[in-house]
Amino acid sequence: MNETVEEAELATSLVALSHHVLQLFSCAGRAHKLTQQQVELMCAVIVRGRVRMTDLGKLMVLEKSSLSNLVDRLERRGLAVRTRDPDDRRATWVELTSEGTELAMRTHREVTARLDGLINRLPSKDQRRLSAVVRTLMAEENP
Amino acid sequence: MNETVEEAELATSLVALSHHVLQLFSCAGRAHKLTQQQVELMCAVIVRGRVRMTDLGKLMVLEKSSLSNLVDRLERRGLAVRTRDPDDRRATWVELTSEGTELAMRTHREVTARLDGLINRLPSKDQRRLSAVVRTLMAEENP
DNA sequence: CGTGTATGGTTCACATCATGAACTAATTTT
DNA sequence: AAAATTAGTTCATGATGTGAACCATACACG
Repeated sequence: MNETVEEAELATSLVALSHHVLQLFSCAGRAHKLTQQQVELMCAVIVRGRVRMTDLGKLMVLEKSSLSNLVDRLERRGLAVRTRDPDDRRATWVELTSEGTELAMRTHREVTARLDGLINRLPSKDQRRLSAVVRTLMAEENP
Repeated sequence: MNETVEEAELATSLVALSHHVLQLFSCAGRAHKLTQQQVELMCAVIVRGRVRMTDLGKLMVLEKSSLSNLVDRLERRGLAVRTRDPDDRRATWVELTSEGTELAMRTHREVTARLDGLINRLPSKDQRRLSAVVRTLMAEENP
């Protein structure tokens, strides 16, 4: 069961596209001395308001210790804060400070703008198709 | 010029897909104690035979110092070697040792297999369409 | 020819990132 | 009440990414 040339080509360009997409986060952060991970975390938080550490870890596919350090660094820079959950006192929520929110909105806007710029190279029929296709590809991953 | 809901959804799932795709490299490497970057580098080299540092840097979007360190670590593990170019004595080529080649083939096979597995969730008509679409999206990036 | 400039890499210092192991504290199970 | 699970932190370690300073080779051109 060998891979066809078409599969190989598609695979290669999918990898290239993936890099390109994720690089948008680094680029958006560079001007503010934020790393890709920091931008991704802040974007993930801002669209949700506040997020539990565990959920954020699953979302970003990070060990809890990695995430803890990541949040540490953002907290040290005054961009995020931790809050204890009164109902489950083991749990902590991550949210953004006002400065963090400001920055997150800016970078989030920049990323989505570039992403939309990319998407809009396609005629809208292809956009809808791509949308369905990507959903199919990701269907079994996030239950 | 606001983004539509459809654009936002597509953007989000594109990011998720990108993560998923690149995670394949980490996964393929884990069993051999190779990191994502190491697997990517080795895959990039093996499909080309040998690569100049500068080209590899452009390919992986890395500063030359980052790349130099990355190659250092692979060389230390006996997986890659540097060769001076006799025609341009400033230039160095990176290639894989036999052990490196062995490992690279294995991980490359694993990544492409999973990628193909992903791709084959789509009917072949959609595969061809996706192929064209991804090429369109990446058209202006690599001249 | 020689002098300047561009190119290709390395080295270094520094901050970030990722992980596993060991640990604490709170919650749930039994 | 004891045991097991869950949520996070801390720590040590190695990998990653960057810019600056640096060296050597190649090239341009007066």
